[in-house]
Amino acid sequence: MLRIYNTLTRKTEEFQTLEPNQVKMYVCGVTVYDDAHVGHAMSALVFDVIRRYLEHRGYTVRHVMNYTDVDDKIINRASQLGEDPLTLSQRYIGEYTNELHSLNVLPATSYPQVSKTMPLIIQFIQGLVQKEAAYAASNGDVYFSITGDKDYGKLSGRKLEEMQAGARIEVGEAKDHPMDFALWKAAKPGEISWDSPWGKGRPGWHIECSAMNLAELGEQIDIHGGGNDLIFPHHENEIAQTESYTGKPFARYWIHNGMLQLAGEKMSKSLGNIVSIKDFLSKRSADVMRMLVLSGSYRAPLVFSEETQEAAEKNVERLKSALRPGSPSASGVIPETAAYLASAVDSARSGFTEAMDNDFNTAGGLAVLFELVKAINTARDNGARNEQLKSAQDVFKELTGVLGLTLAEKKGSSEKEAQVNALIAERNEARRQKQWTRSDEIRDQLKEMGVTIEDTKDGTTWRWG
RNA sequence: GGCGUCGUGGCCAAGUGGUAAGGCAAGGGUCUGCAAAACCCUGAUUCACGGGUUCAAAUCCCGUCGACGCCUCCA
Repeated sequence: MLRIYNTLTRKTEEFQTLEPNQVKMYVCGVTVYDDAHVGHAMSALVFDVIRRYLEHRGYTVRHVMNYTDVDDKIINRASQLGEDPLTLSQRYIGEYTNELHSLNVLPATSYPQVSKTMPLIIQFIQGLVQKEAAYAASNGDVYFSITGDKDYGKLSGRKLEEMQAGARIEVGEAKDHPMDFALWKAAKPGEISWDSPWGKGRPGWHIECSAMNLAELGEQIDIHGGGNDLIFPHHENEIAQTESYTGKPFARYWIHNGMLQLAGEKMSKSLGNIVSIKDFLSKRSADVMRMLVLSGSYRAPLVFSEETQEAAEKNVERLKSALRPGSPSASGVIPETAAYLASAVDSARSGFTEAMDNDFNTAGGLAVLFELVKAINTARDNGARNEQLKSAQDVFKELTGVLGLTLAEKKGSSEKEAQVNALIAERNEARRQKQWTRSDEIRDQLKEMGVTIEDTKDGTTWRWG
């Protein structure tokens, strides 16, 4: 039985879908105006693992991830660069798409964009105005009226009277209540805009997700996700809009990932402490990024430091060790060892599911997999042949695959590989003649090339890294 | 100030009532010409601190201290 922590109820609840075996999941994507950073990667990876696990559990998942391609920051950036805002955002969408692919994130079912949802957004706002949940102000903006929404604040646990928003009203705004938020913003001169019943303008930030949700998944969905910095005001406002519009409960489960932290602080563009996905992937593998995320609870802050990255890299190497083949000269294992391995496989399978069923406890699932690594390696050390390892390795690959790990070996060019093989041949000749100094020289040379070698009784093996 | 999450060995981290998973790092050992890898062994009498409930608490309750997030754009 899968249980999920629901931000809305602050409880871990049994997961029940609206329709049998179908999951409708909407995850807030990014605002595309700059390079995405590893914090964005964390969020994408968290929901990728959730999606993979749901599919592993037999659900069909419709996974929608939106792009915010119309927004103040995009407009500012574009005007700085003298570029069309939608051209700019489209370029970053292309880059982010590639980065997600590099991170082995499964493609979503669809990727709606604000700029392509305009008629529905306007229709949505009109509906809210008709229901008197929203009002057009004198300045051409349209605001959502918070006071008419009796359960406003239920997601973030806030009460209207506790929110000190009075000081935040900017000059020029024409709100009835300080906490009212914009559904439609009147265009400033020269700004990109769309025609609407309230004049030229563009949508506010929150309405887009309500509208795209409705367009892609319907009035009610199973899972709505995003970073926990979106709980208020973004998701709170989404609930307010959608439920006012449809009159039905919106999302059954609200799932929020914790923030990635650099030196004890949240990584964010406004703080300027950014490590971009691009930078990360130029130094370390996608598996390492994923391992960092899998190592802890998705809801907790993620410590992103040299030390944790190094440990994650070692963890990935350790997992890979389970996939190494048995020795060609292996004699085979005794029945007791074979039975031990078989039971290790069984407990890995059940332990993995048990951990993951508990609110996607990936750290617990990983611990189970490390136990399986040990069992496989022990069997190999005790003389298991490839066919004796295979079924255990197959299960191991299946489960690491559910977490989205590739465990792929690094690759070099074929000419480099030829060079490496030549050096190893030379070294083995030196070793045969017990010329240890020469042989160690060659090993050092290979190390500098990024090659690690291992001498076994069946010969010398090597790998990049 | 308000709302929320959290504080577990050197580091990361699971466990949320039944007597502390796992990984990294460290030390010792097996193997090896030496390494590397793998394997074996060693480590929290204790879970921020102080009270309380219970036969039993890292886990529940109260208080204190501390960290982080949100309350303004944010994954």
